[in-house]
Amino acid sequence: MFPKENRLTKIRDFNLLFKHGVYISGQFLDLKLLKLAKIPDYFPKKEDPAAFKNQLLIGISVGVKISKKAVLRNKIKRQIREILRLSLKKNEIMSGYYLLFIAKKEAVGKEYGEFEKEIKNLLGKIR
RNA sequence: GGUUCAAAGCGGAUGGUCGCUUGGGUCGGAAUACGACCCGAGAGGAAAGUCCGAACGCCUCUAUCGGCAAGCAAUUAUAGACAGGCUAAAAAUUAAGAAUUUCUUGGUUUUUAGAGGUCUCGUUUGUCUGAAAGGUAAGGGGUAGCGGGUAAUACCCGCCGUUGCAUUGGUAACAAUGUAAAAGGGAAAGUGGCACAGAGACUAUACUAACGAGGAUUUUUCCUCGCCAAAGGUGAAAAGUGUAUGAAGGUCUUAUAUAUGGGCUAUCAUACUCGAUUGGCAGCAAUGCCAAAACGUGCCAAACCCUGCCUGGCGCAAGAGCAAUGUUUUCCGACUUUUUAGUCAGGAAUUCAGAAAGUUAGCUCGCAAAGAUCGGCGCAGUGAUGUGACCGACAAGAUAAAUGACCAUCUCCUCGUUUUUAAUUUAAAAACGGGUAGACGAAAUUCGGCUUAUAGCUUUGAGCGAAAC
RNA sequence: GCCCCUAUAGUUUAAUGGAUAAAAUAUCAGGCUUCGAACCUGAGGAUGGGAGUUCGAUUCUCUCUGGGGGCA
Repeated sequence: MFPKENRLTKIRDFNLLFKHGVYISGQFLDLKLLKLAKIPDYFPKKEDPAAFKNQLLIGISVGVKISKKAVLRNKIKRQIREILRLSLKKNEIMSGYYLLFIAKKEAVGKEYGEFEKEIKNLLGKIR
């Protein structure tokens, strides 16, 4: 589990991401991403623009359609979270982004190593 | 020893690195902000399904109950009871004055009497709390043998009856024993249904066939009347509990001069059987046993319904509080800009401020301690369960939602190879190597149940089975 | 999380507890046409799974599974 300040939780942020974000497709994971520096006009007025621009929020979405079983869905989420936590620790992800990882149906039963490769691949495509 | 079924129990352990949620402490800090460090806690037997029952919370009702107020009435009441106070009388005691074995005035106490008051019985209206003062009437919903346990109409235990299966007995109807199952009031209150087939499916009796008489006809056959309700086939179910024996009657029939014999049977009698009724006995009761006589009623209520009993509604996204943010619409105001325009006024758009309404999101509490709690032991009970000045255990609390990721070791399980033993297959043991906790499934206010899913292991019971030694 | 509704041919809808479960459309085959469409004729195809009540269940009851909806 990565720290609380890096979690994407607010509906406001999700709406921003879905309205203005970009979509990157992978083998069994999709990535929705939003570079905050590109949309300064839509920042909430209460927030400090400079601080807002430099945050890094990450969310994970595993829907019911992936699997009916809560156990499997939770396991996928935990694996992704652990990989992202280690990456954050090593400062491998640039700040100033909203990221949302969305699991596809093929993600059921994948190993830890495969998730690691897929996420590295997706993060590499950002630029 | 194997296998199947049922019931009960278990549902990996220890450690390392890096993290998350949460409680406490220390330090820094103005600080209950925040940060650092230390110590502790952190998914299940079903946490699941949401099928029942509760706790808890909010809402709603008033014809029942409670409080308060007002009115009316009071014919067990022209009554009874009563704390303190008031008035009068008497007695005792005390003080003052007059007088001297006494008198007057006042106080206190006790007793008696009286006036007045309160209560004892209702009723109407208003109002308030109130669902632990109430759940009655109607309506709606639920439930259903008896007894017990439980906070509980959930659920559990025991028993009774019913049904299925097996065995035994009996000519048979049926009975006894064992075992299993279940949502088990009422069909002897009413309504309704019982397809197809069949004469007929509940005030049935038509049809075919048989017999007798008459008529038509060469015969075959047909028609009418009588006799008769026995036989037939249909169907899940067939006419009234069924079985056996006997009597006399009816009908048909064989032989025969008749008597008589035989088949079927409405009816009657006797014995047994089933159900219901009444009486007696046993049992807490459901119910069982015995007896009697004037009893004989198809099935379906998981069809409508009737009877008894229970029941206000909604649910933690309940609900309480905080803050007034984002956004939409409308209204009003301001001024800058743009546009319309020759100019002014006016209109439209944009921006800012305010108000109202709607919508969406947020934070805190509810919500994490200990009680209808769980286990052991003793006692009571067939059991569910109850009980104890007995012993012990119990601090998860997230919210795009924590309890994790990656490893190491050990057992459990499993695959392969080799060796040894008994040896045809094969079985057991040991060693080595590989896979490695591998099934079902993760808290979301909290409990009690039910249902469903479940690799593997352990225990108990029942059945099957006769392979190997 | 809590509370509800629902399940019939590939799809959309019927069927009072009663015989072989009805219709439209879609699919397939044949006809018509030079070929296709339209049209005509015909065929196949279903009560979500499992129990129970009943002589008999799409229908009544229970349970599991799937689908859908509401609640701040």
